[in-house]
Amino acid sequence: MRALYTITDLTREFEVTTRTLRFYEQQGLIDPLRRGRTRLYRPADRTRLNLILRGKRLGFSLAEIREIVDMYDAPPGEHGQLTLLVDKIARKRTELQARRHDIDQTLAELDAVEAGCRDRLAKIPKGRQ
Amino acid sequence: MRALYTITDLTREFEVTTRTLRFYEQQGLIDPLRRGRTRLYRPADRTRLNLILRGKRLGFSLAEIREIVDMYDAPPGEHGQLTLLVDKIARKRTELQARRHDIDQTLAELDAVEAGCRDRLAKIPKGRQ
DNA sequence: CAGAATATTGACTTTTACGTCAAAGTCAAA
DNA sequence: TTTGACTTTGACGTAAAAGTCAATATTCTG
Repeated sequence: MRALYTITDLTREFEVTTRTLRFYEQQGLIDPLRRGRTRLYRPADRTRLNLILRGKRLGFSLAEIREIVDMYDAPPGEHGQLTLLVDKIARKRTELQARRHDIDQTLAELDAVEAGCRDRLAKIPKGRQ
Repeated sequence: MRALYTITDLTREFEVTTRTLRFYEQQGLIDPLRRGRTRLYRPADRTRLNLILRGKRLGFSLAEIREIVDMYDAPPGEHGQLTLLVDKIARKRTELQARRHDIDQTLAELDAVEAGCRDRLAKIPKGRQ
């Protein structure tokens, strides 16, 4: 695990463009170091990027992703804030479970479609195109 | 299960706007009957809409959703086409499994964050705000 | 230290997935 | 039959999430 990454290091590793990284920064999702004006990403920045891209794959908007990654930051010290965070987590969990259910349903349906295909394939005489 | 639905029936049931339904139709995702110019949706159209919205929840683009819902249509009769469809299904399955993995990871992390919160909460003296 | 490669900021453009009118047709009830 | 609710098409607008391009720095490398 290296100490610091340049912007192109990350674009190569995660297959995103520099524009994307700068856009995420502008949106307050990442905040790399600077050496002069040049961005330098720490392992923690890299981890955050990983979270962001995972959120994207799950179809969350950047605003929703911000909600999620903010939860990973140092938890607050105050009782009320902690309770709010726990509630937020509960809601996100429910949402994610619903999406997993969507996935499972889709997978089951694809299984059924595939079974149908295989049935038909089996009925096509061998040697026929 | 009713025979036919009007456009507003579906907007109410699925909480989408008429604009959305007409847009999906324009994109070739649904193709309701017409009585005169008025759209009439069959149960099959309703099912398709269900699939579309599930795809949206999973973060697929309409183009990707078209790919998926097209698989549910009557499977082709020709051997080559059937094989292609089976391959397509395999790819989608892999993709969906990857997303489920993303979800599971996120859920695990949320669990960890919540555990941290509960730890901290337990350490705050009772009666304190 | 010159030249190539890489970075930065800023402005403008694009794509997707609709939202928002506007104008006109349709149908059902009072 | 007119009023009002609903529908249709069409045109234009918009927000999110970048892509693209230009004009400058900066930085590495031989």
